[in-house]
Amino acid sequence: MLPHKQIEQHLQAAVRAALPEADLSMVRVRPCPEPKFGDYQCNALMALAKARKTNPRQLAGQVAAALDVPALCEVEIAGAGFLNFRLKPSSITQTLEAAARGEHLFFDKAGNGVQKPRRGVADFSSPNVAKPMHVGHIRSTILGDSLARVLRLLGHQVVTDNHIGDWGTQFGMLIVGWKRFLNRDSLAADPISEMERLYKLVTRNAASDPALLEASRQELVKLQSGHDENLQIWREMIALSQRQFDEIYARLGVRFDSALGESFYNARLKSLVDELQKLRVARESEGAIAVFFDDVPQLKDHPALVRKSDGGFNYTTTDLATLEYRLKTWRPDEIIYVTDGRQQLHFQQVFAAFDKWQSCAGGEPPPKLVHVWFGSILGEDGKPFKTRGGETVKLSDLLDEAEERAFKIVSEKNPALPDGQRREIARVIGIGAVKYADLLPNRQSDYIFSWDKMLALNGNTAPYLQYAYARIQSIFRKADSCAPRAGSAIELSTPEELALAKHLLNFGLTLEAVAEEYRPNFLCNYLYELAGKFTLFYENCPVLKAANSLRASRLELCRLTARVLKEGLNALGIETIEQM
RNA sequence: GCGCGCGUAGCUCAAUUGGAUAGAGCGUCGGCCUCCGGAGCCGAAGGUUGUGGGUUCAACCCCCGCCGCGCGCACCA
Repeated sequence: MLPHKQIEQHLQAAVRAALPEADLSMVRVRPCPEPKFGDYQCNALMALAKARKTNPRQLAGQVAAALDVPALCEVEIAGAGFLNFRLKPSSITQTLEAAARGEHLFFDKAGNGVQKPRRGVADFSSPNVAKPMHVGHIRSTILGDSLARVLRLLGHQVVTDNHIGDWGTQFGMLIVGWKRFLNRDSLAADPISEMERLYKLVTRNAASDPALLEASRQELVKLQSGHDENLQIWREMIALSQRQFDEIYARLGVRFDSALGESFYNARLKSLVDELQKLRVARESEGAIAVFFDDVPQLKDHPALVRKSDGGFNYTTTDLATLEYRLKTWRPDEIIYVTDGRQQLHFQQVFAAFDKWQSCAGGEPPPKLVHVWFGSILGEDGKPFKTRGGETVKLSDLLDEAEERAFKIVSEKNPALPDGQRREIARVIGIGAVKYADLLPNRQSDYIFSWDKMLALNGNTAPYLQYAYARIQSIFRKADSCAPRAGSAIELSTPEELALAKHLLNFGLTLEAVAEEYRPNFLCNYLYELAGKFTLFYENCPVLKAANSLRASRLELCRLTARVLKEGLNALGIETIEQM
């Protein structure tokens, strides 16, 4: 078990001894903001003392006296009642040596120890059939993928489920366009652009041509009632779109365990609404069927429609059916939805409606439902990110440009490398830069998209982290001939080595924070600090020139840093390269 | 109008959710390669955290009032 967890356990035992009825969940050990205070701290005692109107420093003293951690760390009471812990060098080196032996990488996997693995479903990306994937999809895709990776790394089970937009009124327009205006050559060359052209063409013309609008509606009705030809066209559009999705996901390294379209749930919608009505969860209102939430203050004036007055169903209905399916199929403890912040009200309604439904139907307790929402990507002018022509930016173009820009930089910095290798480096750096730029800001804020910033090779960027990794690999290429065996004793002889070592210990703490708050930016910042501390070590502590045991120890520190960098970047969905 | 969110250095963003002296990068200014990759490092300047009050040992964070911006509010997803 990692030192901070051991401290936390002992601390909780000590608090229980002093205050038997205290809520121990708030008694947590966190890294110190200032190294001078120590390595870890606990500030819960001040809150506990306050609630009991006792003296915080006295309580701290009482707890400290009951605390049994002499082998691990030194304990100090400070300020208003902080408990500070300074790790003993031996507990640091022992932890590093265990990691070097491959016993752990500074985190605990659920299932191995006390924590039970969680079972989760992650809903993200959600592209639409017959439309190009654009920047609007990138944050959902990258955030969702990263969260799934972090949860899995921690030993949890995650089903990634892509809820594809393959059903809806747009197909009336698309089928009319397909039947009347399709250009087969264009379709063969670039199916998405051709379908997009058809859709735009019909939408534009239908505005002034009622007959065309009516034709679209009829094609839609025919599709929905199972008309053969329309079904066939629809399936072809899906297949063509799926090819595009697959290509983009392959470039991004994103994998889905399940990808069911909205159409999959279509057959269930009618009976679902009937059931809701029968259970009196939903009722008729202004010709539509709606779920009202008189008991939920925020939703008092916001009923969720589950059937439109024209008899059609909508997003909410499909989401409820989807929820039901996921519950039955995977029995998850939690389901996360990674979407735009503008859908907050929608998900509040879906979750509340589902709650009502389940409690009336008397099923098992529902899983934890989380809307992991994020802000918008803006252009340099602070307005929604668009191309110069005012179009939405296509994801494939964006990735192309990232790789192209990276290629220019790589060629500039390292012209001697063969072309193929420079391409591969540019791919890893370009894609990594886009992802990292997306994951670094607090997900709830809007952020401004900037090529120069994300591909910058200094600052808090993916290339900076990849560079730190590549430098370490370079050391190993040089050390190879006389490499020591893995598992050498660790000596922390300088402040830089000590700081690096201590930071390595906090990898797991960070991963857990990401999983708890659904915020990969914690991991970005952790890795950036790690790279910074490594660079400081690198500047001040010669590795290959150090003598014998010190050399072996420093090589081991390098190896551990590289492993954490690689594993951490991988959890963000970002690749590393040996040379750049 | 109601609701959600945001406002932090010239710019772009952090701040482990109420903790100790609010941190990075860019930009500006000044330094560092005979040395494991200079795609790097060190230093300096730069802040009344939009604003006015409140809560307490402690507030960027919580509460109330303003100002400004974004988004959402019944049949689009």
